Amino acid sequence: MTGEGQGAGSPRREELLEAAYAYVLRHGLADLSLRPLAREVGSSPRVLLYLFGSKDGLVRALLGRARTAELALLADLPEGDAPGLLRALWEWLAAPPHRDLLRLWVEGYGRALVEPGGPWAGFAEATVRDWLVVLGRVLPEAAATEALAVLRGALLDLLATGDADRTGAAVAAHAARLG
Amino acid sequence: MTGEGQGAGSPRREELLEAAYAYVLRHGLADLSLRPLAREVGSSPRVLLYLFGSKDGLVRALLGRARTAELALLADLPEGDAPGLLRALWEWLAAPPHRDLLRLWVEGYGRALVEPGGPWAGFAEATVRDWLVVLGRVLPEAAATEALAVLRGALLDLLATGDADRTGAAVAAHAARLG
DNA sequence: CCTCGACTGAAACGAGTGTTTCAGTGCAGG
DNA sequence: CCTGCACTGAAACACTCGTTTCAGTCGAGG
Repeated sequence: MTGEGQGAGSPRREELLEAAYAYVLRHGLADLSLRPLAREVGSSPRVLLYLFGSKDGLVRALLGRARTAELALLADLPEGDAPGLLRALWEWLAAPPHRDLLRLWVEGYGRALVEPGGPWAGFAEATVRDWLVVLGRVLPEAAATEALAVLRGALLDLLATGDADRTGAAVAAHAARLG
Repeated sequence: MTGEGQGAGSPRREELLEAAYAYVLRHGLADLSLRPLAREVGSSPRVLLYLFGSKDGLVRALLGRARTAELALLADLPEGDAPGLLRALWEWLAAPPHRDLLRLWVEGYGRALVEPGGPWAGFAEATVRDWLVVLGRVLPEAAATEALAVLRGALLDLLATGDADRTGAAVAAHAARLG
């Protein structure tokens, strides 16, 4: 009863959520508006509100959708030692098809920090925790925090500059030092 | 003539910019609106538009103001070796009075990535470059990129979790390894 | 057949948006 | 005194926003 609308698990809802997710990957969440979104996914503001309860409900659902994409990555990771894990994670982060998702991720992270209330609440903490759990399986806490910082920081650098060589080298250097 | 309004360097403009900057530090840039801002800084939308040309002009000016705060830090840094520099930078980043500025920074960074056009344009690249220049003075490029990543990543972690001990330890470990 | 519930279209509501128009202040230099 | 200039207040303009109201359509179950 947190206000997520009527059709809790309806097929039409899933369908529209997927279409809206694709839309948001391209356009960002910041100035998301119901009318243009509805037009592009072949629906109407009326229906989106009916299925998701409110715009905030929609945003929460979209953020949840983004998080499942992230959790899916973390779930089927190759078993191995710490350097291998780090390299695998970076390979995924640096892959061009994931740019949209990662940009969206940074946007949500930033908004969640600035506006602790609202639909973003908890998003930043949640991803930090998710990643620390994974890294914590092969590294002690301090090293896991540092490795996460390297990955996140290099990602920010990569998204801003596009310099895959320089950022990739930095992550590789850190990974090598863990061997 | 990039559309930054009439009173290019007028005293009233500087005054209002400073007040607006303080407002934005508290409220974020995302849903900045002229009328509430004007009310709080003792002015009117009419005047803000007159002095800054447009809302985008205002936002550009505010982002510029934030960047000067950052450049001021980078300018008067203690001379020394790489570990000392890293520790000094982290000390500044982790200081509670700077939280607001850093949250604003993350917000601007995220928006700049998602919306390459608009007033944010170039903000993300600019800060990466500023910091890399400073770190590049005491470290080779790969190590500078890695050190920047550690600082940025640890900052994101700190802003989300508030765990100064864990994030501080991670930065300290990296700094020690540079000695 | 009839009803029920899921779903949808059209239109309106009230509030808020950036921006413009017009009409002024008040103070400087000539 | 007068002209120009920096600046400002009030009000309007032309939207867009999330949301609501009302009136349906449609297929499945009794």
